Amino acid sequence: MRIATYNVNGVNGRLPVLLRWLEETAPDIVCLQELKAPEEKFPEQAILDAGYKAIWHGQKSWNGVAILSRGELPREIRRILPGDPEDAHSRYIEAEINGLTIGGLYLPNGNPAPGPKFDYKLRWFDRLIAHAEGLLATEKPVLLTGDFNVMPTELDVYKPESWVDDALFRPETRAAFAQLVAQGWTDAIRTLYPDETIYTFWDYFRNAFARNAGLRIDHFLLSPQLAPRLAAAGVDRQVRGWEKTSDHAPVWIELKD
DNA sequence: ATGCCGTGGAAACCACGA
Repeated sequence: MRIATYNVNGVNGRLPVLLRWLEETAPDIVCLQELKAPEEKFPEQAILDAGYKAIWHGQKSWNGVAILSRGELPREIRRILPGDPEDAHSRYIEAEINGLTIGGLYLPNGNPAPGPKFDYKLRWFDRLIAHAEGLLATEKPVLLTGDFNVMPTELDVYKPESWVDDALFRPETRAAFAQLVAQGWTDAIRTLYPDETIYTFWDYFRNAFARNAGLRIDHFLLSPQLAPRLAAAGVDRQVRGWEKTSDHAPVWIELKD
């Protein structure tokens, strides 16, 4: 079974690219981020025609997350991250599909740092860590995936020294990710490829993709009950080279049945 | 060192992204 995550940077503007990628790679489950569409503007019919049933949490202009499934309709568990009733951003959606619990997330960017946006990022991270602890306590197979907006280590940044003050790479951000993983999660890509340079995002400008000036910020975290089923993982880099593409590439894992 | 590009929404520019 293949599960993918893809920050589309606008689900409607990206629809031709999204549909082509779904057709060519046929993942079983897909988590999308940055829909940039209100609830009623999600292209449900096009997704259905492509063979996927979907749940989504939209928002006007920004954010927005979805879970697509080729089989059964994802059974929605929650559509907000617990811990802050004031938080109106659509950045989290959680569902169960065939006995697997999947949390699809779009962690705040946090720039400029320091500042209120960085404070929001760290608070959101704290809420995620608290919720993730509860997910582990279920002792079920659980997957947390999406755009974490964190480069976990220097290996995940093309030029680490120029990112040390950035919200995606500051010590507080990396420490939060490390704290999350230390609960018992397996970082799928890094576990299968401990020493390789693997990126999931390249800026639109400065010729970043051609220079391979990238970042690894889209991640898969597997609970202990799920980790033994990890068979393969990768990045669909070619999609980043298509016309009218997102600045992120799709990332995927293969699970043994 | 830098939003230089791209998206969406409102308005013919701005917010936001990483």
